[in-house]
Amino acid sequence: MSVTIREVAREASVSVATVSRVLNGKGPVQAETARRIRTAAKRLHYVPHGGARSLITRRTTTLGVLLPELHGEFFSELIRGIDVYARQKGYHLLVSSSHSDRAESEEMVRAMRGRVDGLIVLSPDVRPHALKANLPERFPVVLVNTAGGAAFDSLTVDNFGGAVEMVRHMISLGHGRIAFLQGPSANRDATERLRGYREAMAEHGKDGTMEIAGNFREESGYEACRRLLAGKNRPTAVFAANDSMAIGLLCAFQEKGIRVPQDFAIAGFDDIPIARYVTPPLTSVSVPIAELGARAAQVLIAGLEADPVRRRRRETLATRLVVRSSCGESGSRPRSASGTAYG
Amino acid sequence: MSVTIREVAREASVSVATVSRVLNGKGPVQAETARRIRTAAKRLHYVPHGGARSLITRRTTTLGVLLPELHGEFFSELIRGIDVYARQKGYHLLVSSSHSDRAESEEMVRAMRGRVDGLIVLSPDVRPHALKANLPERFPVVLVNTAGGAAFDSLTVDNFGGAVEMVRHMISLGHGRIAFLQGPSANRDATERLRGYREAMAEHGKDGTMEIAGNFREESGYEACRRLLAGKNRPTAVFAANDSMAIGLLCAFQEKGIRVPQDFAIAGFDDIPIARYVTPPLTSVSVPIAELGARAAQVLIAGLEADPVRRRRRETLATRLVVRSSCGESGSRPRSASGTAYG
DNA sequence: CAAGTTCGTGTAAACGATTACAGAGGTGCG
DNA sequence: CGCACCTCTGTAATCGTTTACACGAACTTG
Repeated sequence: MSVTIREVAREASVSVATVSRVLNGKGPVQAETARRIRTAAKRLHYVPHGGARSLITRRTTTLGVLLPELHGEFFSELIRGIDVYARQKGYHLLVSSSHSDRAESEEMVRAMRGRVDGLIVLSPDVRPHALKANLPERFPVVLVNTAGGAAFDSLTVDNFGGAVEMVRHMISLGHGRIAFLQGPSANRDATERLRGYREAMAEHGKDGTMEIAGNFREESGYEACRRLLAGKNRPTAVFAANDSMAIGLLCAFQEKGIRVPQDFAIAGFDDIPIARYVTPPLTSVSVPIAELGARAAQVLIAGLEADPVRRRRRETLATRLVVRSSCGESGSRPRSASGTAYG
Repeated sequence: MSVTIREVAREASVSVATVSRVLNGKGPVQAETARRIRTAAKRLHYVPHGGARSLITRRTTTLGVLLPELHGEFFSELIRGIDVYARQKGYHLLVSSSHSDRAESEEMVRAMRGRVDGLIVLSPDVRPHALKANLPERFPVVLVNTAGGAAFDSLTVDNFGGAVEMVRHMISLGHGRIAFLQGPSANRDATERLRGYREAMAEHGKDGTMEIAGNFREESGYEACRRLLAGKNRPTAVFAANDSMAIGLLCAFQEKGIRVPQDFAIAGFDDIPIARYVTPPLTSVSVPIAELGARAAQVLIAGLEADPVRRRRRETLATRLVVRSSCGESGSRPRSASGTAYG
């Protein structure tokens, strides 16, 4: 069936050991012999059997990536960041996505181990405790945006800080009553952004916060419109936990003839590419997603190749406030500018 | 280090053969023995070594997915579709994305083989010829949205048909001079949509087509505005090869005070989630991306497990015209409706 | 009760690579 | 010349599974 190292050896009239040495660049081999082996391998389209190799080397050169049900930009950017770095270092990616419950996620952890050298885990469903139980001693894991305990390396985006900064920005523009449109309560990004909102509001003595349920989808932003306009002490601004919801809301406002930002200011979170192309351009918080992925891969691979008993790393990546015109103040700015970044 | 089948066998006081039989559900084993083995395996957190297993069974239960540089919705939806189906069938996914040139893609084909049982390939860079040369005889491959020749199974979205349908729709609304905003010329989806546009225009005797270069990004839609408004025989409508560009263009129009659809009609392609939440809601062509992925996985797995010399499959998945208000006619429709679908 | 069948289990041979070890041949040096 | 020491290559053990085959025990059947 598939061509093995033995056939290459026969073709080049040498032993399998020599073929292996040439192909892995180890040990001294005569130039002429090496050349003969290489052409034989090429002619036969030889590719080493990954399984056989990993059996003896005890390495798979593969990273596992465990993701929850994710949509759109975030998912693709993250994988892209991971993939680019991993490939550059010669690693493959075994991806498992769309997990919606704990049992499924924990099952995948088991299924993946024995096929990968390390794991990048995003699923908020996976309990660190269960991870430890299902993995061999000192199996390298990097937790991303996941509450992790001290057992593993972990990477986080500064959702809290970004939210604080955004609220401060809105307050500085004169908004007093700022509502918050929440993400899913099980999502850590969402809860951290909420925490930041509360913190910044409290810090300015605004304790009358208004929090509306949402689920990160456009439609829940659209539906939040009704509740925002109800009641007598109507807010003047709303901070959505992500851009998708902000855009859904923007749409609802536009239908009702409510002008943004004059009648109502809107801010989002994530700075998805489309944020600058809605009308008005959306003020948001930029999250370095691809960088997050690349960094995760980097930390994991470093952990793989280095001293296994080193200290656990815990990093937070900064977000960046991107001011456009949906919150007012900079509405006349030309579109071609990507917004002003501070922080 | 890692716990092997031998240790499980010792723990349960049986031979490795019996452990293997129990864990794979093959061969007759006494109920009591099986129970003892299962608890031993659980207690030791035993997981079989994938490499060793694939060495003897000659299967990896892993599918390779080769993707070009993709962004946003398309990427995540596709992977989701593939992953859900594959996992359900017990397969893992080895993903390699973000390939921008031919050499890189073809290198990955080589790197993947020997680690996967079959390949799903989207990269337009990979020449079927090179695929054949780099893969073993009768290696299962499914080409998705890729010009493939008869050598492999292939799946396509009916980009051509969708574009034809959209242009007909626009013409039926009374638009005469319809411009087309192109995607990248190397992208097959883009060229098929262009071909559909030309076909439908010709079929109505409109040979004065107007084609503007673009690259699928929002920004190129934004920039197309200038060229659309220049010249004296200005079009009354524009069909963008994807939604992102349509939205960029919409934004540019809004800034210039051009009303959509009254002054200028816009249509897109893809029906990304946000399309219904821009103002006005975007008329588009819905593409069943997740279904495309799932179907690709299905065809590949079928090919893996079935008679290896069966006929090559070639399928086209239908698109669906989604009428909203950016082309006029149905502007007063309530937002909650997702648009009218025909086709 | 002998012979065949079935059941439950163990023994050992694969699978395809890497690599420790050994050996052959050549070279340098005392 | 003899010994040590390179350089190059081959032999064979090894990794952790699966599975063909063998074997004993228990059971069926004529």
